[in-house]
Amino acid sequence: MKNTTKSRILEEALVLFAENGYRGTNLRELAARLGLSKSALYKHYESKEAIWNALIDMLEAYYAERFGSVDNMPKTPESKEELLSMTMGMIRFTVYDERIILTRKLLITEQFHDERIRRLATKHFMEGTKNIFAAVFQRMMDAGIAKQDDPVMLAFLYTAPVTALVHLCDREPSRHEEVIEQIEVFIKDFIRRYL
Amino acid sequence: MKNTTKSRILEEALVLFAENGYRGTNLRELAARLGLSKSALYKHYESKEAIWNALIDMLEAYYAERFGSVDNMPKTPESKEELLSMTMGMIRFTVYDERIILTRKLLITEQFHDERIRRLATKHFMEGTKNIFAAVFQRMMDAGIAKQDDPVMLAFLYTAPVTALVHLCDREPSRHEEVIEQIEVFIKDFIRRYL
DNA sequence: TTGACAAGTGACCATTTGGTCACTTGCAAT
DNA sequence: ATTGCAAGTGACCAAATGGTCACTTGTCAA
Repeated sequence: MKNTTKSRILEEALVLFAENGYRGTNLRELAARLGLSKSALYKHYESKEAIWNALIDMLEAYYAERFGSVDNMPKTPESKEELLSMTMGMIRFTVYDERIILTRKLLITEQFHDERIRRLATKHFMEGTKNIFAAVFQRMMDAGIAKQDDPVMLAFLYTAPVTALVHLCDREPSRHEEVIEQIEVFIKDFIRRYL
Repeated sequence: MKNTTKSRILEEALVLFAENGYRGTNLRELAARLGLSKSALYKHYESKEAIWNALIDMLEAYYAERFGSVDNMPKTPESKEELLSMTMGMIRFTVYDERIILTRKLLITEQFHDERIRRLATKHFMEGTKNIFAAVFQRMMDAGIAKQDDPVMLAFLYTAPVTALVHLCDREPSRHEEVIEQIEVFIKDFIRRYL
């Protein structure tokens, strides 16, 4: 991102809002972390709520880019092994990248307090990922790499357990490795059963 | 529950903590909802944190009873149809009961702010439910109702998608019926594929 | 009847927090 | 050099909030 004060505020706001929630975040600490005085924040955003809304704008843009267009879908795996390695690559990234972890925490903890967050959560944790993999499986079936089946149901059977384990990673960071192992076991099992 | 003031406080605290979070809850509103003055609360609990801790004690007791002992497991279904109807019964209850909805919301939104809540969340959303159904499937296999398979993996494949859909219900109450329909479709699909 | 005590009240306090404002500072354009 | 302005500061304000305390009330045992 641009290194302007305005965007630095959003980056730091993500950290605080994700860790302490909207109500648990106070502008003095946010300012202090940026080496600013609280009143400086008001030169860039007119209120705490405005910071919050701008942050959600940013997250919405990110998710639109990630889930919105067919172009940004993962390339179709050309074998079952490639589906495994591709998915594991995505998972490892998503589970270790600090910014993405914080984003998920924000979606989780604020989903009942903000309408736009609620929509993002559904898109990210359910429909979005499911649709992506429905398309992937459809292509794999067309290419004869996977058995014929209902691609949407298959995508759901694939993404729901993985998402559950990613949540587990967020909740219990100390079990990261063990859980990633579980994800790999699950995917191999899935491939054996369905593809 | 006993209708003492002390337990009424906890019941109302569950509502407020679940809807507004720990930090977003204030004792004046809690007291007002109970028709009490704020200082009366302090006759029963020594601080806001004490109310919080007592509430978690209550939830822990509830989950220990529900997931803790083999006795409280659902009775083993005697046919595949009975597995479907039993599960749907559980789901319908869990998805419509206001108190349970609030409890899930609390687990979800406060899981990163409190260690005991974090543990409860893992137990409730992952290990607990999984273990219950692992036992159910094991018994069904022993009874020859289900094909031989790894009961733990099967339980995971069963509970993770259902749990994801229950979360969706919590997030989008207006889609309740549609989502419950999805759960039923999923379970029928699951039974056809595995059992 | 009285004394003791749990339960409840309302006024009060200190702290936290979002927000405002008059003022300074550094830099870029003329 | 001067002017204009975005960026930043620190003091201040009002509201909200957790917590305390002296006082009242209703009930039950002796």
